[in-house]
Amino acid sequence: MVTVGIKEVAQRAGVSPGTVSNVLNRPERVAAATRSRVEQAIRELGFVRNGSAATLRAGQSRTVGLVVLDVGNPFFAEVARGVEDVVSDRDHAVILCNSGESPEKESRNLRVLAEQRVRGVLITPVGEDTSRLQRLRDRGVAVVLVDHSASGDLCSVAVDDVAGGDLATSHLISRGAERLAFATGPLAIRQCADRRKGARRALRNAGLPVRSIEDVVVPEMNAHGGRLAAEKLLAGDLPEAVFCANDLLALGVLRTLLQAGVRVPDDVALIGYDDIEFSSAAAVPLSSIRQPTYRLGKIATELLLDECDDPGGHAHQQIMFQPELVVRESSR
Amino acid sequence: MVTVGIKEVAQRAGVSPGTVSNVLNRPERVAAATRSRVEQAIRELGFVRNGSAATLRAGQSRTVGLVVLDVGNPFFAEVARGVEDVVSDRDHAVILCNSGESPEKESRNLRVLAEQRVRGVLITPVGEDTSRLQRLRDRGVAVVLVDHSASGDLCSVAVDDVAGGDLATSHLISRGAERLAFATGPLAIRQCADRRKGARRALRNAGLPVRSIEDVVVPEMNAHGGRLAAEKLLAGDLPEAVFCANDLLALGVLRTLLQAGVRVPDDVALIGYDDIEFSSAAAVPLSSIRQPTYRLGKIATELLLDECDDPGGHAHQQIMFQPELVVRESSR
DNA sequence: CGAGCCAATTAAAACGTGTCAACAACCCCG
DNA sequence: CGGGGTTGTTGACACGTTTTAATTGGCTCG
Repeated sequence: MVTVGIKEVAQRAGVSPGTVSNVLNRPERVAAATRSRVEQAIRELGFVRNGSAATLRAGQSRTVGLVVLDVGNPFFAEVARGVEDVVSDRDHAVILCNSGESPEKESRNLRVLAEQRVRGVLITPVGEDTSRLQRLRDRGVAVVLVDHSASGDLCSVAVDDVAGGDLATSHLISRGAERLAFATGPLAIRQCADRRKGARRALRNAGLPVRSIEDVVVPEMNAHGGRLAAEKLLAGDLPEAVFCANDLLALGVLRTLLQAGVRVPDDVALIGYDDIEFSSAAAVPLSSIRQPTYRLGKIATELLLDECDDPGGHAHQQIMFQPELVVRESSR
Repeated sequence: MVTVGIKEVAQRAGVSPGTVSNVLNRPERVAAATRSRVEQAIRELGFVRNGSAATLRAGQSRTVGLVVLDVGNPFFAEVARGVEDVVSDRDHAVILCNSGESPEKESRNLRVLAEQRVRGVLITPVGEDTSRLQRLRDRGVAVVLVDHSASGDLCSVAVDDVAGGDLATSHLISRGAERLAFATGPLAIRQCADRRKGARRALRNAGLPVRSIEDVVVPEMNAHGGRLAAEKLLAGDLPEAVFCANDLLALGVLRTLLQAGVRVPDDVALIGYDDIEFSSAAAVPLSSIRQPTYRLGKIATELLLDECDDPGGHAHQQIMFQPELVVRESSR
């Protein structure tokens, strides 16, 4: 491994290392002739700037961290795409971390990111405890919450999950449903708790008792979790409508119900959440709550980089999008 | 931004910086009493090791790069999950890059990764040209190809796409189809070209002329591309069966055909590729070619880290998995 | 009691870049 | 021809860690 550094380049081009550095970072300050001489030397030697040295010197790197609950979930994959697009435009890189909904993994990830001296962190936090994030921020790392609203001292980009839960449930009620189920992941996950809250608000507004909706909690928010939830439902009296905390769950539920001979939406109406690409192509096209997923990632990243570029003049913003009801066959 | 370094910790614990470093990296070399004193100082000051400095000193970081064609594709999301799991076990981090099938973006990404002094790079290359990768490797960065086979001087983990194309097409032929279509992304993408090659092999083996299959090339390998492909098909004589180069295409095709009133599989049989989770939940459950996606990411990463840990004794391996036919409603 | 050894600790020298004050060369204009 | 301004270049230091060889002090054994 031959390590060609700025010095070798300088020597070859017959200039000082400082000039090479200038060519790299402020090309306008160096005369055209010298510049092209240096550039040629760079090409000939195959020189690549050592990012760690630059980071060490500068105190921060050209990377941002992205911590999501599950890359396998198309929702987060889409967020990641938004992040990656912006970051790559600005010549930065993304360090992707999966917390898998575990606070320990989240902590570990944050430590690694802090060690890497990332400029900022985009995170969908696992729990409600933002103290670790505060400490990060105090250490000079910008933090933007994604799909989770913050309380004034942090930036956040989120979608109103209570409104979404209300939207979904009101829709089911307007269709005549009076006995509902809410299939969800652990209620410790804020998204789940909020959507549930919205569902209950919808019930109250419709004059229905809160016990009209039954919570079906499963450990994982994916298709397998959906299967489990459906099995629980099938073991009792089937509700008239099921609201699922995300589309992955809903697809699992749908499939299991169909296999058991239940007709959707005639026997049971179904609605999911996130409106991932595949929901519209499902066996019974799935109603869902649409979120501006790609924009979530994009805007969060812009906020983050703006905060990085001007830490003083930056005012924390809490952006809240409104979700949108998409009605398809599964609840028509 | 207060930067608390190893020196402050040393001062507070009443030891030298070297000892603090030892506590961090070889705890067994330092006496229990001093160690705990240092550890306490670390906790009290909230010290986090500066990774860039460590990287600068060591010459390489504790990160690996992952360059994929599209994070939005569940196939790659699943690969990423496999990578992330292994890497995080070994206390490393992943830098995720999207090449979006563009050689320019790929180059840019590789430059960033080289600057970051990643230990290794996992990449699904856009084109066939591996010279850039060779240069990377010569510079001391381990390289493992993912979903792309290498030719001896590089590690690779791939799935036999020719066999997969053959499998899919033979299946359609065995069902009685004699006029086929192959919906695909740009044939410059190796996966597409190989699957096409497999399809043609199947035709030959069945004694059918090569012109029995019509290529329908679209620019993007996602649901939108699938819609385009289906529209092209609908504009002419419908084939008896369509083989799609991936499931996203197939889902787009399926949806568009159904909307146009075409019955699947009665009018047109359909098979996809990748067997992503959603294929089984589609309007008409999709036949597909299954690949060991998660294992692809996992094994590639293990190979990569092994190469990093023992660059001398490492023999390059080309691992090739065999794909598997999954028959569902869409081609039954 | 001293030589020799071991364990624990330290001081100092890298790693490769960015920055900044200082300097050189040149030009313009009085 | 000289003073002052401008443009381009330089040299040296700092960033925070790891590592190596050197040092200290305590202990054993002859």
